[in-house]
Amino acid sequence: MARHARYDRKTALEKAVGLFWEKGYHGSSMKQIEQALDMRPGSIYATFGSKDGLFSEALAAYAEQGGRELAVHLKNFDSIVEGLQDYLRSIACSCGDEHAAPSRACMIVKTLLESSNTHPALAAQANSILAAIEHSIAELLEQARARGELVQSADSRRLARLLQAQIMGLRSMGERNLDPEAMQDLGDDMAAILDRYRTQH
Amino acid sequence: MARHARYDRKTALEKAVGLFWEKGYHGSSMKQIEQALDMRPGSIYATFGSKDGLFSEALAAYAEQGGRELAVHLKNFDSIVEGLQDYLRSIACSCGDEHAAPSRACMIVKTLLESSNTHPALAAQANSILAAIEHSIAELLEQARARGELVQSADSRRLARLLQAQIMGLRSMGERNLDPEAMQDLGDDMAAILDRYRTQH
DNA sequence: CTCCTTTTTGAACGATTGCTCAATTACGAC
DNA sequence: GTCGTAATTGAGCAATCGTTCAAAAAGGAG
Repeated sequence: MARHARYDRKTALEKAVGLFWEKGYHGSSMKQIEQALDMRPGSIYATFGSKDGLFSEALAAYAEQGGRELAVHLKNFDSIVEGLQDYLRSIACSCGDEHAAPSRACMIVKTLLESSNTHPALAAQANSILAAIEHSIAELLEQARARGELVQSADSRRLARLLQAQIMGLRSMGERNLDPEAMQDLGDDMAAILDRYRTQH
Repeated sequence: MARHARYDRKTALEKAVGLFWEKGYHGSSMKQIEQALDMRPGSIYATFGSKDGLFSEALAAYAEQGGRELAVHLKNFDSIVEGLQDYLRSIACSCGDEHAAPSRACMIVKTLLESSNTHPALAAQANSILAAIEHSIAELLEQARARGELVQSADSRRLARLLQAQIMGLRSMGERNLDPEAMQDLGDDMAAILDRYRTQH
């Protein structure tokens, strides 16, 4: 063995997530990345291979963290549906804080829209992440239906897509900097959409 | 008078809309713009001032065209609410065609997400366009409420934001390349959300 | 035709892009 | 201490970025 690695891969990735989430792929230059990670180009390329590679890992890390956040929210509720409704409301609420997160919008959606016609590899990755999220939401809803929270006629996969579209719309609206009150109303209205599919009104 | 202008400003703008809508601001280089407009840099700068200026005009042109499309849809329906519902379904349907438009997603939302933390001027323009759209939807809904299409308790401005978020989510989902059938279901489900606020049954 | 005006052209600018690699530095083994 | 290995550095690469401007081209007026 010889010299220690000065940089922790995980914390470097977190900083990369912060920058890329805020400014996007094309909006983040290597010079800004060097500054954000406090690493020189050689170290960055030795560790992550390329800007593309770094972004790809950052996107994956972001998605994993997002999944954990949803899971935490659900643990606080006996009812799955109520957990999902609270999740929507909490997104709406967090969009009130100005600079709480690097961006109010979802990094995955930002990446999808930015790269869909310019960077096929990134678009494919964003797409597969969104498909995975859709699938896990569908599983949650199917579980909720089995528990009797949802009406039997509810199509869990179809409802999952509706729910995912709500999240996309909600978080994109967050970038508009509306009144916190308006955002909260929006979160409530989206949560209310789920009531349509519940057994007890 | 002397030499004629070889380029028509309006058709040049249409071509610019096509490129920028597809690839975004950072994703469209001046070289690509020159090719798309069939203009040399000098002419472009003489006509539009800068890449920023061209993008700004293209975004405004896109928004205007989008407004006209909504107006056309509404003309086909006696009921405002049914017109809006059909508008949602038609968006979902047009996301089925692969290369009908430069992009399935909305150029205004793409611009907002891309520029919110990198290009304040563009973000402000996208924001004001979205505010204007929200306002005109709210006026439509208020009109619908006055006509008795919507329940008296409906808050038209709040409902307008819910509707706008639906459109954002729907068109962003379009970039995912789902089955046309899934997109159509999504459009139907979003249209059904409006039923909650209608008077009859 | 000859002027005069206006538009178009494209070579070329300085700045920035993502990226490389030889030199330097820092640590563990001995 | 000396040596060997691995990580870090940063000057600098070729390419591309958005942009400029003097020169060329194209029409109308006389």
